[in-house]
Amino acid sequence: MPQQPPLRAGAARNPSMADVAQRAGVSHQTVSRVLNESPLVKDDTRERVVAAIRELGYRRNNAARMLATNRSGRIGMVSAHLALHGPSMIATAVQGAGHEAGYQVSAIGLLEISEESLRDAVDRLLDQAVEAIVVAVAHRDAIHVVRGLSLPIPVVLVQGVTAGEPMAAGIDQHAGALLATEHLLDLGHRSVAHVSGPLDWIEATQRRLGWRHAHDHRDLLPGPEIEGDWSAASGYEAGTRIGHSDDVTAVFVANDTMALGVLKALHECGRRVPEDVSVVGFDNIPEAAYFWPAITTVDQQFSDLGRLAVDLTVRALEGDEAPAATLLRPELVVRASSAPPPE
Amino acid sequence: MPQQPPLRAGAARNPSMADVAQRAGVSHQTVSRVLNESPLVKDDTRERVVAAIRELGYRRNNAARMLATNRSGRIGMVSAHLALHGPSMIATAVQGAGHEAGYQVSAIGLLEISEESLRDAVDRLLDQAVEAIVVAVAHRDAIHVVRGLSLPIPVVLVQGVTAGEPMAAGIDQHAGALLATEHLLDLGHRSVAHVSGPLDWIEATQRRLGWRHAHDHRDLLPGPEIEGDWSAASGYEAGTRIGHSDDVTAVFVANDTMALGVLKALHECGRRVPEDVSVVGFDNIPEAAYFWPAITTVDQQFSDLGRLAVDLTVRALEGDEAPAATLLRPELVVRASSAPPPE
DNA sequence: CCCTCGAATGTGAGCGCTAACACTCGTACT
DNA sequence: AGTACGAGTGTTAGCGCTCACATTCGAGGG
Repeated sequence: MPQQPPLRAGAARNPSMADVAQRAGVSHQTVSRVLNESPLVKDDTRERVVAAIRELGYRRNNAARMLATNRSGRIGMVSAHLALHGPSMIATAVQGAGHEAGYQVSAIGLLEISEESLRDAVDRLLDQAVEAIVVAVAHRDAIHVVRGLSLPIPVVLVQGVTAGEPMAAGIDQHAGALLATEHLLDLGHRSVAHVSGPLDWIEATQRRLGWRHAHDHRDLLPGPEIEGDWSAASGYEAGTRIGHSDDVTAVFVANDTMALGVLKALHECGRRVPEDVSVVGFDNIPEAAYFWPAITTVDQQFSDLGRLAVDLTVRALEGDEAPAATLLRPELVVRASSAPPPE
Repeated sequence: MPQQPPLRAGAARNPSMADVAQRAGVSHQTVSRVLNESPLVKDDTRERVVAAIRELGYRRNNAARMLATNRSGRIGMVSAHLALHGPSMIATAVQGAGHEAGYQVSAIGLLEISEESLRDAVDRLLDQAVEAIVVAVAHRDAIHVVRGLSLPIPVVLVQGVTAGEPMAAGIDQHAGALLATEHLLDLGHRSVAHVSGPLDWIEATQRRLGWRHAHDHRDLLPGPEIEGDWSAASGYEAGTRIGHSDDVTAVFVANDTMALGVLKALHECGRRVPEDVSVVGFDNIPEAAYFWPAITTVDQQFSDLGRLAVDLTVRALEGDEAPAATLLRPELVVRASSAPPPE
């Protein structure tokens, strides 16, 4: 009695290229050619193969393909603070752009920024054989760690980026802050206060710098400065302090969420916005127009950024020499929360 | 002259198990055993292998492993509307819980809900050889499509779930709405208006039902009902209409973002919150406490949900027969926007 | 009619891993 | 002393694909 071939216990195996080949009466290589859209296949052969594929419900085994080609078609992304508007928008945008470019995107969201967690995330991505890594973490330390990692694959930065930096794409935070502050100065304010983000975030320092420079350009002295942590709570606290100092007529808040807190605090201090105090935010979150009052803010094109980042990544994978950072320009959106100073 | 072995042009190959084995003076299988933590390896052998791994910077080739084991260690997730608080929180939570459980998570965010886009997403996930799929799309149609797909792998639902449903986990929306509405009725309101989410979202209908039932339980007639689309803009519009009808003293809004719009509209109509009108939201977004006034809302434990969903998925992968839906209970968070009716 | 050449297809090896089984010991039992 | 056994290790055969090369086939030129 002939011995049964050793079958893997349980489930019936998925059809393989060989199965398709047999059914179509061709070799497995021809099936491979069809799948890879080689022009060297006669039309009627191709049709028979395609039919066989459909009939068997064949699906190419990507693991085998990866093994043979030594490519994964996958890029990794590490992000953090996904509860915040910007980071989450960027993550979504990169993911989408990656798919559009034909890559699978593996995302890892850091719960905590530390050298260890970052290394761990990168490690997990390397385990997945990603061909490149997009780092969307704006924290100062994170960027240093990443820069010092010297990975065997391209690494692209998309947050906390400065002009000219290699392998990086970003939105020009400095320009955005300049826009916001100049808008207030143009309205006639002699000085603008600032509620910044946490200053270990590169973007927070860049926005802060833009705010200062706007004053410098006009030989004006910047108003008081309070460091927040992006949260509405910190904005509220900052707003309370601002509400108590009568000489502040304008505030540039580094994001809309903090601005929400600032608005609330100003209301509670009995200061009207924009009659007594003008407030400008940053991010243009979808709710910004429904703050009380609707808030003037700075809009960033995140989806463009995602596309840009993926573009850069793909170029790097194709051997292009480290292209320098491209910075997108944000835009000011004027709403009801900014007006000329009282009197 | 002996012929050179055919080397792949370009980059030096990554070290393989064979390289490690050679360096450690063992067979590749022993290396495999060490990597898989087999107890059948003597301690000093293991140490030599570990040392060799470190020295060579060896990293196991997952493609080869997948090919040999016919397992991917990857689960897929399809989500949608990631700009909204709930969906984005759930996506993050599932991702995190998946990692904790030792799985890689491939997420696809739908840009548009349609049978085609859903099929496409599932297709892409199957191409990645995911072992199971978590569907986090609360849209009615999406759920129908998914249910009708009959995939060869487990599918777990985490939104738009009803009690008792197999392979599903969720948060009890009906109970949350009941909580919110009863809170208002307890305060003495005779009837509560409702700004619902779009009614093709299961969760919107569930919240609406909870609101109705709360009235039914007390033989009261529910107040007027307006359908929104989760956005602050739609909330604003609804709020404007509510602000014009003097008999409404309480509103249950189906999410906090719309509630923000409602608040703004009520302010503009000159109706004070909570003195004239009480407002209760849903979601407890981080900004909720900084609305003007801070809003009473319903809190959902998304991270628990993520863990629950992954747990379910893993159980299904281990052959457990389709366990029924578990619903988590949301909690009411009382803040300043709800108070007894005027008089 | 043979030869050439390019288009179309087939063949075989090998990617790096795991599973199954074969083997070699030393130890414990008869 | 011989046998049995299990711990520790090695050997071999795939997993399903792509690559490089071999082969076949038909059309066109001498």
